Amino acid sequence: MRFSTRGRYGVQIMLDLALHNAEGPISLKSVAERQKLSENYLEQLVPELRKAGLVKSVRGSQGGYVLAKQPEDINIGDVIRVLEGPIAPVECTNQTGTDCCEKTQFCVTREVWVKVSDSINNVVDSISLADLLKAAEKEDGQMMNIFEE
Amino acid sequence: MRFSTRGRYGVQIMLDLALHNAEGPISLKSVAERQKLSENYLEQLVPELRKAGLVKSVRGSQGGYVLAKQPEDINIGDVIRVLEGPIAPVECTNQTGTDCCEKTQFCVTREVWVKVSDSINNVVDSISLADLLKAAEKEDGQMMNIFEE
DNA sequence: TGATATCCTACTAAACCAATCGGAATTTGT
DNA sequence: ACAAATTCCGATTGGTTTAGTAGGATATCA
Repeated sequence: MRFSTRGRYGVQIMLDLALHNAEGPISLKSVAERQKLSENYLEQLVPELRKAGLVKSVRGSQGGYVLAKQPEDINIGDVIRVLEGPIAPVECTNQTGTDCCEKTQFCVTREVWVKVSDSINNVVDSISLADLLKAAEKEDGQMMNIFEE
Repeated sequence: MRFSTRGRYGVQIMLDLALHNAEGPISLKSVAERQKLSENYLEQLVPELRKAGLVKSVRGSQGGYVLAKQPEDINIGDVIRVLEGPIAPVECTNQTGTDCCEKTQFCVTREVWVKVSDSINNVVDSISLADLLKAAEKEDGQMMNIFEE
């Protein structure tokens, strides 16, 4: 049971943008360098975040991307769903009622996948970009301590 | 974010075995027919459930599979993990501490995946085969009512 | 002995993933 | 006006995974 790299990279990108939010448009090149990801590949991902209204783009030289909302108003769930598609552990999870299958037993097991899917959504929707920012700052502090010892 | 068919079929198989638990060994052929799945494909999955101690096999004519434990002692999480591998939404989720990545930001995002993974495991480990049995009986009852109306 | 099973391994077509590539359009700075 | 930087867009590709097929060896029952 895996997310693809898309969701993971997406969260990394958004956090990177959040960390440099004050510096104006951030180029994908710099994100790719810091995060050690392929710029070309990110180029494929970020437009989807833009179309979803999570980032804004500035074209041309000195252009780049900025968050479209405040970090506390962006949750990780949106980022993941944009890039990974709906969180449906099996195909019929988010279909309605009986139109997904004829087998009684399957529809019983369907309850399992619905619960799993609800639980994942709850977790990722309860984490905002601001939460990650806080964690990142804290972690930096700990790093410092380690290095200073 | 998807499970493969392996986990889904696995739960279907186990529930099917549970529903026919009193009838002695159940052949994969009959499971495949009832669940409308490929017998050959199931033949690939069920031995893994056997090696994991979830079912027992009886070889030869009139042979088949039976649950290795009582339905209330088998949880869905075990079934899924056997067939799908560990529930780790991204690669480093279940690695320890710092040996997975050098990037601070990535390790911050790692917390997200750990929480997701914990949450999924909690859900699937809280559902036993006996729970699904109960749900299946109830659903059958409802079906009956619908048909009798 | 024959039918019915599990068991085991190899193979395959299709889909998906992660990444690469090439080039068009847009904007900034000189 | 021009060059550099950058987003934008679509096509292509190599590799892996998925879902299923196929064939035969082994075991058991009637």
